[in-house]
Amino acid sequence: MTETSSYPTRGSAASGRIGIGLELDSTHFKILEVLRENGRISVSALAERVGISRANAYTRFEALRADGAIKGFTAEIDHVRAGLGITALIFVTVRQQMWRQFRAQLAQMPEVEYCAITTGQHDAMIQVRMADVAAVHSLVTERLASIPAVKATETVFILDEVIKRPYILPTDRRPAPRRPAPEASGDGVPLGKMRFEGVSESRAGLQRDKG
Amino acid sequence: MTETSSYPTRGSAASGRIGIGLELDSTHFKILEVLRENGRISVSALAERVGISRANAYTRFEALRADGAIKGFTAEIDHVRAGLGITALIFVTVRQQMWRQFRAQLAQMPEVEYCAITTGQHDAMIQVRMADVAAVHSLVTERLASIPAVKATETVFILDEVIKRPYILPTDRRPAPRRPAPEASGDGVPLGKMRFEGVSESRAGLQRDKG
DNA sequence: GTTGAAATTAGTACGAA
DNA sequence: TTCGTACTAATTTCAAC
Repeated sequence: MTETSSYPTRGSAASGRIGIGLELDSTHFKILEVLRENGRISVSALAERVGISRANAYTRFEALRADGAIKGFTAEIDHVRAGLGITALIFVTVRQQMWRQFRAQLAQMPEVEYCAITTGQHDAMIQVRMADVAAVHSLVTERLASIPAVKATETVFILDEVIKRPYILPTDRRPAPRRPAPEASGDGVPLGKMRFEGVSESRAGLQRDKG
Repeated sequence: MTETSSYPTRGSAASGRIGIGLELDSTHFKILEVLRENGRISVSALAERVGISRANAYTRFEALRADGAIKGFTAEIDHVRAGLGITALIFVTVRQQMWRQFRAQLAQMPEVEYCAITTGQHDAMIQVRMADVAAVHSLVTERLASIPAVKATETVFILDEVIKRPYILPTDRRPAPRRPAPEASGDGVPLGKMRFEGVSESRAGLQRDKG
């Protein structure tokens, strides 16, 4: 298992050229689309579906792997069938200057499927999968709460996973493009100018004044 | 691509027997562990790594697929390299009795990687990947806000993805089991008795009463 | 559930366009 | 770069144990 975890310093453009790596053309994206749906497809069949020669498919396949655009291949496992039927989100407030410890402790917790550092009210969001709600309770109160770096937590349960598309691509286009194109690619909008949070409680008329 | 998306009515036990499906033994879990790390491994190599015969590996492999424990195989794609370097979480408050519409509209949005219905303050959490923050802004204010089912939204950006383990298993055990075993498997704890929110702090008002 | 052999397919290495 | 072919190695399938 070779891990390519060093990202380029900058990633800017939205089409093709990303940082220092490979320049992805439409054929690369086609390959990614196929492999995303069927990660075990043979390169021969892949070549056929994409419409290129086998040799070319092998070359591009290797290039995508070497570049890191494809990080690996995995089986999609049904969590319920595997015995982990309960999913919860835990929003964590982390004590400043204890991030390293927080990360280290998290790494020790295999039931954590996902952890992201976020802006906003909390500092991190953790997603866990467990056998039952009691196990979640136990994890939060006994293991998470005992980490000094954890100042506070807030847990919610996931009742249903409506959409789960592990690896989306910029080439995914929506089924029914009713409007021509919103032309919303202004690229100089600073974060400070955005009014996302608190949009709900003030009902800032943002979502059209029907309140 | 055969899809087995009908779950059994009940999923109870934590080890082995899940609902009506296949009974998973330790060998099945070993297979899942290998395939999770290398989804393109040959069944022969899989058999070798698990320590069973080829024929047995083929049988179990097929059984896991047929049962739905393995839903499919996918390539792990680097979002940054693919041109979707910005990740955001959008917490949505949905108008009651408009869930169907909400789901239908979401299905039309390919940039949505994940959407879950949750308990707690909001009704749903959406994760999106986009090229830049402006695109997120545009999505939230123009497309999400225009859905009548959406009453309010709150957006946060993901600054770093600390952990990303797509498919965890109950057999994952933590690296260093310092303590003997917390013995935390009380199974009759009702949800009402759980005090998750603000659990770790006396001044837990931090995250709630800021309105 | 296991082993071994045949048939098929996958992966590699070339030269040519 | 990409394609097409030939060559080698591996995998899958199928048989008997």
